[in-house]
Amino acid sequence: MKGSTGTMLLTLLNRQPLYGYEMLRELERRSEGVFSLKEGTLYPILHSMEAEGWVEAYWEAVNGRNRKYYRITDTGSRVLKQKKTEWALFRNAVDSVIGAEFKRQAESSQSMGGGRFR
Amino acid sequence: MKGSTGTMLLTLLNRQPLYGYEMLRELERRSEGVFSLKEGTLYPILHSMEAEGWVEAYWEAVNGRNRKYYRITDTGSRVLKQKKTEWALFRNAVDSVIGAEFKRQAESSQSMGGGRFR
DNA sequence: ATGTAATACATAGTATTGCTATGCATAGTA
DNA sequence: TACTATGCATAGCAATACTATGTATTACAT
Repeated sequence: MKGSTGTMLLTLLNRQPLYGYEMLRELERRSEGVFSLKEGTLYPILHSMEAEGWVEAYWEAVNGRNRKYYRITDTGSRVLKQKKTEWALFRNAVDSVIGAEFKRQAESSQSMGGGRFR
Repeated sequence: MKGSTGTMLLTLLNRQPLYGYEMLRELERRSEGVFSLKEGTLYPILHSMEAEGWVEAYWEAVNGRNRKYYRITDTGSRVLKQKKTEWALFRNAVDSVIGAEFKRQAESSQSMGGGRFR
């Protein structure tokens, strides 16, 4: 794990509000088991993102359990966009250096950054 | 920068022995300016890689300057291979989670050493 | 009913990683 | 002569994530 955890969590929250425990399972599912965060990793991150104003928390009782949901803020959305751009830059730079055996091909989906990496 | 520095440095050394200062410039060149390590970042990494037995150092005087060259060891080569696999796994997992706008496509070239990547 | 697993949030302590700042020393150049 | 580039090195700090632990409730199996 190397620092893109925040980006991934913001991405999840960008779709819909989630509570902590749910994020753990969702992240593990989407990464096909590669990322299995522990609570001790997740919660401090959520707290600091809340302190930064990237997410907002609210409590909700569901099925007799208290859950602390997090929703992304406008600031958080802007940060996410920036972080995605940074990730793409970082990833492509690493691949350039180590000579990745996979090539990237531009796709027609939404534009994140400059998007003419190869 | 988050932890793949060692992988990138080992990759450079896997092609040929280099001295520290040279690695800084080579890394910057290959990453097109994205990675511009400082000496304070590089040398501790080299020392620890040497302590791990992944690289060997030897002094050589060139053009009236003393340079400390590093060459990769057999152990280092094995570690590099493993680290490259881990990087690919990590990178693809992050992309899966954040929904990268680039798709990966299998390439026919070899992974180590040869395959030039632009 | 009782024990265990799963759910759910939280903090303390530690390890790793990388950066900034600084130091020393030599060679080339303006 | 002064400044820049080259070349190696360490100390101190900041960020990040992991391990370990604590608390509490709910679900389920024995």
